[in-house]
Parts: sequence; C-alpha cells; structure tokens
Amino acid sequence: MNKLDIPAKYDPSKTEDKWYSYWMEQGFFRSVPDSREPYTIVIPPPNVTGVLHMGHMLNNTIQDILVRRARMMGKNACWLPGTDHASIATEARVVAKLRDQGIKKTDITRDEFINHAWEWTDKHGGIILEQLKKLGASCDWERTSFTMDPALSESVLRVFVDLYRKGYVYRGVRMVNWDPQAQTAISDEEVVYKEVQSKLYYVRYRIVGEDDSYLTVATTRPETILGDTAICVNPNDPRYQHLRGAKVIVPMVNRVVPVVFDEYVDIEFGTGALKITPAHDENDYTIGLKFGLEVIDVFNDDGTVSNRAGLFAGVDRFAARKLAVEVLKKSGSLVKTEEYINKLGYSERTSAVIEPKLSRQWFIRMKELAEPALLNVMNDEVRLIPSKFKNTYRYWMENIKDWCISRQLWWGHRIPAWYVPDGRVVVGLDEEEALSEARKLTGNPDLKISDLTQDEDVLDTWFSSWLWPISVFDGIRNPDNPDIKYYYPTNDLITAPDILFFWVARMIIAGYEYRQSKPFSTVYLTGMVRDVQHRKMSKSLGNSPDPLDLIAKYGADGVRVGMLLCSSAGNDLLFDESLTEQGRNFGNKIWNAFRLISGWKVSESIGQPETSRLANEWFIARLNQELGVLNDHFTKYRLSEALMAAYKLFWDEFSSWYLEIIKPAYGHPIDKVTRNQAMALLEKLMLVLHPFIPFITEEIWQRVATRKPGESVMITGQPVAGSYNPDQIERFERMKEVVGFVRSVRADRNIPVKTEFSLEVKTTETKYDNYLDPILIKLLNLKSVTEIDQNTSGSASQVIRSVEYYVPLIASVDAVAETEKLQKELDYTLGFLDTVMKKLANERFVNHAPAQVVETEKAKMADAESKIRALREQIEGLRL
RNA sequence: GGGUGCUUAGCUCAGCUGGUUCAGAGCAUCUGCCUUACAAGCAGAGGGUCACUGGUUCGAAUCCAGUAGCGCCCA
Repeated sequence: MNKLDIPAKYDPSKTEDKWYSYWMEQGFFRSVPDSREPYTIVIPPPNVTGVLHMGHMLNNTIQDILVRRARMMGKNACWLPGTDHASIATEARVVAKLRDQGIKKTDITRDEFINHAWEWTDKHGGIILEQLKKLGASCDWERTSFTMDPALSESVLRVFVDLYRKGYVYRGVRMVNWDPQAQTAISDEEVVYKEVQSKLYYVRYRIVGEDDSYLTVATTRPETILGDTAICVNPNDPRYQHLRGAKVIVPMVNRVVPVVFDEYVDIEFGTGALKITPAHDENDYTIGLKFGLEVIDVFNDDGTVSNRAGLFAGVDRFAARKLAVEVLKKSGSLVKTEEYINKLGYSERTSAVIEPKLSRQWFIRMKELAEPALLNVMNDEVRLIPSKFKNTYRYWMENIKDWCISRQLWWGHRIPAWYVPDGRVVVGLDEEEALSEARKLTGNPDLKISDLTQDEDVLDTWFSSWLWPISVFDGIRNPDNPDIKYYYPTNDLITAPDILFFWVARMIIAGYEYRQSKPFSTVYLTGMVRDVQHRKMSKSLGNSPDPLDLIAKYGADGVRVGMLLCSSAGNDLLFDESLTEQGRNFGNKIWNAFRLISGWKVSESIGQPETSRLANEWFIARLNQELGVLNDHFTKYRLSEALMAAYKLFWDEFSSWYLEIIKPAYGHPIDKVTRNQAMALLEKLMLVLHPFIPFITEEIWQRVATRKPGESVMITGQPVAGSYNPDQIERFERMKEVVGFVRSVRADRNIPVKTEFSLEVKTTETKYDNYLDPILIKLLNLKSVTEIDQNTSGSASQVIRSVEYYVPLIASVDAVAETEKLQKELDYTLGFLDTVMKKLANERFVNHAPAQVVETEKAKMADAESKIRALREQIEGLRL
C-alpha cells in the first residue's frame, strides 16, 4: 500500500458507522446458548423516554469493554439491552404533552391515556438505545427488552400475586412521601433532602381554664396548626410539670386539644413544646397512635388546603402558610419568628416539596426477604467493587423498611387486585383468577366480573426492574427455559452507587427469592460524572456536553478513552473535554504507526539487521509481560489502569522504542522479516486495544492483511500471555537509561543529532554487557561504543547501574558546570550511603529484619560505594 | 445528630501483604525542535514535609489513636 493512500490524520467519522454496520450485519453481537462458558451483562435499563447523558456514556463504555474482552477471551458474551417504563417521568411527560394539546388527564379515560402513553413511548422510546450504537455498544439487539413488554409485564404480575400469597404483600395506611405535583406516593429513596433557609415561628396556645396563660411552640409550618390535635412536652422538662392533664386551645381554629407527655420531644429544641399534627408528620403520627389522637388531614392531594382544615380551603399550602402567619399575627398568637435552616424533602422526579401524607398503599414486608441478600453480599458471593460500599449496603439492609410499591399513576403495571362489593380484596393474575378467588372469599358463586373493581394504582417501576436479570430471560414464567439456565446468574452489573438500594439490593433479593441464587457475581459501581468544578453534570446547569456532539468531534473511540481515563471505580470523575482530546490523539498515534509501517518499501534481498532482531525479541517479551499486567488489572476491575497500561505499551514501548529502532534510514527499504514482524506486532496490539477502542482497531486490523468477509478483530482471540525472560527486559531498561543520558547531554549542550561521536564505557568489577550496543549506536547516532579503562577528561559522564558512561565533548567542556553536576550527584549518593550504613550498623535492624532485606541493603551499600568512587574520579579528572 | 469513607506533584489519581534508589502515572507547565509516521507530534527538564499530632515497629505514604478539612449514606 502506498503511503499516499493513507491520510496523515485519522478520521473516525469515516470508519465508525461503517464498522458498526458491518458488525451488525455479521451478527457478531448475537448470543445464543452453546457449549462455551457464558459471559452475561444485563444493561441497567435507562428510562425509555431518556436521552443519553455522560453517566450513560461512562457506564456503557465500561460494559462494552468487559463484554468485548470476554468475547475475545472465547466466552459466549451476551450483553442484553433494554429500557424501563419510568412511571412517574413518562407519565409526567405525557400529561404535559396532552396539556399542550388542551387535554386534561382527568378528562380522558384510563385506556385513552394509556394509548397516548404508548404513542409517546413508541415515538421517543429507544432513542437512547440508538445513541448507544454510536458509542459502539456491542449489545445483542435482538434481545432488547422493555419492562412493559407482555412477557415482562406478566412476570411482574406473577411475582406480585406470588408474594401476596406468600404473605409478603399487604395493604396498609402509612405515612408516605406524597408528591403533590405528580400526585403520587414516592419511595423514601426518591426523596432528595436539601438545606433551605426558612423561618421558625413561635406560636402561643392559650391554656384552657386560665386567663392569661399560654404554652408556646416553635414550628416551621404554621399552616399545619389547622391539623393540630395535641401539644407534646417532655415528661422530664421542669418547665411544664404544671401542665399535666391540661388542655390548650389551638389558634385560628379554636380547637381544644390535650397536652401529652412523651420523651420523644427534645427539651433543647425551640421551646421544648411540640405541636402534634398526626396527619402530616411521621413522628407526630406515631405519637398520635400512642395517645389515640384525632387525625385531621388538612391537605388535598394537590397540596391545597382541604375542607377539613376549617380555614383557607383550596389555597395552596405555601400561600396558606402566609395567610396563617397573618392570622396568627392579628390574633396576637405569633410571639416571634427566627431565621432557621432546615432540610426539606424534594421529589427527585418533579422537584416538588414532599408532603408527608397518610394514605392507604400496598407494601412488601422486606425483613425476611432481605436476609439472603444481606448475607451473600457480606460473604462476597456477590462482590461489590469497590468494596467500601459493603458497609453502606449492610447498614441499609439491616435497617430495611417495608417497601411501598403502589403509585397513584396510570402508566405502569396496574396492581392485579380487585375489590368485592363489601370492600374486601382479592388478588389474581387476571380477572378470571380474581373472580374465582372472589367467589371463594365471599362464598357467592354468582359473583360476576362486573361486580369486581380493580385497584386504580400501578406498581412502582422498581417493582419491575428488580426482576430484570430474571425477566429478560423469561425466568419467572418459564423457570427452566434454556436461556435462563444458561445466562443466569449473570456475571457483572455496572451501575452507579445512587441506585445501590433502589435497584441493586432489590435485584439481589429477587434473585434469591425467585432463582435461589444471586443475579450477578460482581457489581461494579461507577462514580458520578462531574465537571472540572466538581459540579454534578445536569441539564439545568448546562454543564454537560452532549455525548453525541462529543462523538462527532472526537470519535467514539476518543470519547471512550476520555471517559475511562478519569474513572476509578466508585470515585466521582471530573470530566473534561481535554480527556477526549487525549483519546482522539491516541487514535491518531495508532493510525500513524500503521501509516509508518505501511509506507515502508520492502526489500527481499536484505537481511534483518541485528538491531531489529533484538528489538523484536524484546518487544515480544514486553508484550507478554504487559498481557499479564492487563489480566491482573481486569480481574481486579481496574479498567482505567488497564487502559493506561495498554496505552503506554503502544505509545512508549511500541512507537517510541520499537518502531524507532527498526525504522530504516530515510529512503531506504526495510527487510522483509522485520516488516512482517512489525505488522504482526501491530496486529496483536490491535487485539489488545480492541475492547477499549473498537473502531480504529477494526479499521487497522482490516487493513493489515487481506481479510475475508465475516472476519473481524472483535471475534478474534485475545493474545495469551506467554512466558518471557525478565532479564531481557531488564537489560533493555538499562539501555534506555543510557539513551536518556546521551540524549540529555545532546540537549543540554546543543549537540546536533547529526554529530557523531563514540560513547565510552568503563566497568570496574563486572564485565560490560554489550548485548544491546547495536541499538545504542543506531538510536544515538554513535560512531561506536568503546570500552576504556581510563577516565577521559573533557567528557560528560554518568554512572548507570555500576557502569560509567562518557560522552566526549567536541565543544570545550564547561568544567565548572560539569563538576557542579557531578558534585550534586555525589552528595546525594553520599547521603544515601549514609542512611544505608546507619541501617546496617543498627544491631536491631540486622537481627530483626528478614535476611533478604539485609542482603539488599548490603548490595545497595556496595553499589553506592562504587558509584561514589567513580564520581570522585570523574571530578578529579575534570580538575586536570 | 448517627454511620462511613477520603486527604499523596498545579489537576485527576495509583501506591496491593509495612521492606528494592519509594515517593509514582497521566495530564498540565517549562526548554529545544515544523527531523522524512504522527505539532493531535518528537526530545529533554522542573515540580510533593504523602493533611496534622502522637503511638506501634529495626523500619510507616502504608498499621493504630486523636485533631482538622472534605465527601457520601442515614435521621
């Protein structure tokens, strides 16, 4: 191939789509069970209506690297993609869209709404999966799943019915986190607490039967006074002992309520008196239960004040707060206000302030179900990477609360529970099953389907995604089907720590309940992608680059490298575009190495130079060594380090050393043996690099030799780490140091590369190893390497591993500068020798330290002594 | 408030079981090069009291305790 055919800069846009299509056409991503060992990853399903963000990029880059590597290691790799239906988010979007069209959700039927939702899903759903293809994701697209697919939906309902029959599912009135905007309960995990500046209002309640006697409470929410049904004080609080049995009058509504005594109240906080609103605060509710207090719900579902409140009916809760303050002021009930910082819960979905609200919901009893999931993470049957998350996991699992699984929405899996006319509930997979249950329950064989009313609520989205590793292989409905038996348990799960409990823990729970085994062996927890200023990347801040723009600019390979370079597991990663630039530059480096080798004219008639033979031998040893390092990094999931190892292997060792050594002089051809060896090594490196940068490695692999249709780097085996001689690598490292010395002499003294000289070497005890001299001569443009036994004056010199090297200087030597340099090194070495001597003189060291450590100290001493001798001689020589 | 983790070069981070000349890597910076694969490059250089204090040890970035700062989880 002629050099002119290959452009000097690599252009990813010309290759990436081409190769992705090729891989798809060839069905390389497809996996079906066979006799090979499986390697399985299920994708953490993104929201069906979502678009790709930087977190997805990171997450899916990691998954693709693991999958591609496993595939090349001979495993049957299956990466199963899909999306979840995201009840709240999707419903919110659909409601918004309908509103734009002038349609109110309340004006249409549930079925009509669901149709709109499906329409939306079909239109916007799966965009994110198309975007993943741009990244190079090697998913088995034929297996793409969606939590609302018929099979997955049926699995969800079956699990609900099953858990109900096992007694884990119950219905109960509980304080839930109410999102007044979405008008649904949300789980504890979906509440985000933020500090806000608010006010603490001191309000006085008149004590019944006393004329001018008051009890003052402090509250941040004066509007909830409308729902007060008691005041609570600490029984140990000396200030309030006289109030035992007393009653007070609630301001604004003039309700007479008791003063109760409970140690829950913090004596120090506020006035030590706490108003009790059982309908709107979890702790108040508990106290209410304890003292049998009345529960007055003063808010409607949309966050406005209810008719029961007595005042402000229909007014929004925040407006009601202002009105309440006005009224309290006028009546003289407001004693004072203070600035106060407290934490408020916000809905993760709608950002509305959460309203604690009593409501009847469906729950799952978790304690018992969670036991195996806790045990098997603690004993590393399921490994968390990094393991620091084991602690948080344990804490959460040991204090697990019942899971509220109902949501007051339409989009999702409708709860398969029906009410018989007297209000009792039956649960069944479908209407028929429910009907027969209902007949049994009521003893009425004439009961008809039309007599039953289905529960209005849908199940929490996590209630479907917790089954994901099972349901995508249809393991709930058909527990013995070949797919589930082959692919389950899956291998690795890659996700972010913020859904460790929402999702990961629950999948483990479901795994043990429904498959009696773990859903995956390893959970790799990535960090959160932040910008360089440590801010979380978000749409509202506008600090997140569009991943597709980045890919267009730097190529998918470049972006993948950029993502990985800044990502150690579990730590947040500070993404910067310069990293993708580095990734792109790496691609260009590879491209040019290929371009160099391809451009050489090959001569059949010349033999292989010694330098090339030595370089080839050395590089094979280095490659074998580094393959071992890579294996080690991968088994420990140190992906960033694995990439860096491969990066340096290519850039430093292959490009800067190997290629520079074998490079023929300008205009000269290369011998055939060397050129073929170089191409073979390049090809191997493409295999090693492929999981990280799939596109450019395919492009080059395809150009390195003539390939048949159906061949690809991605289905070729990874090179296996062979044995190597460490001594060979060691010798080469020594040679590199010598090169470094001579180059810095050249740089310091402005000696042109073209100026030739002889490098002189002097050894005292050991015999000089001249094995790699040919390479020194070539790389440094030397006349020769000459052994000497006398110091030469007028030379720059350095002692490298007990050998003295001299560069004779053509220009006059700056003896002062040279001496200074040598003296500096001498001082350092003397200091070093001193510490070693002290160690060896220390009896306790010699007696306590292992013999081997003492030996190395002795060797260090000998080394230092000979170096000092040499340096002194050189300094002496300069003085002459 | 309770729990938990972190603090190493300007930045981002490695440093595993305490022991090789252990104080590292990448990026950034500086100097010199448009050398004929690559300026998206080449060659060279500088840069750190391993947060602080104490302890254990022959020996501590590494183990222990305390202090400070930062983060996360929970309330």
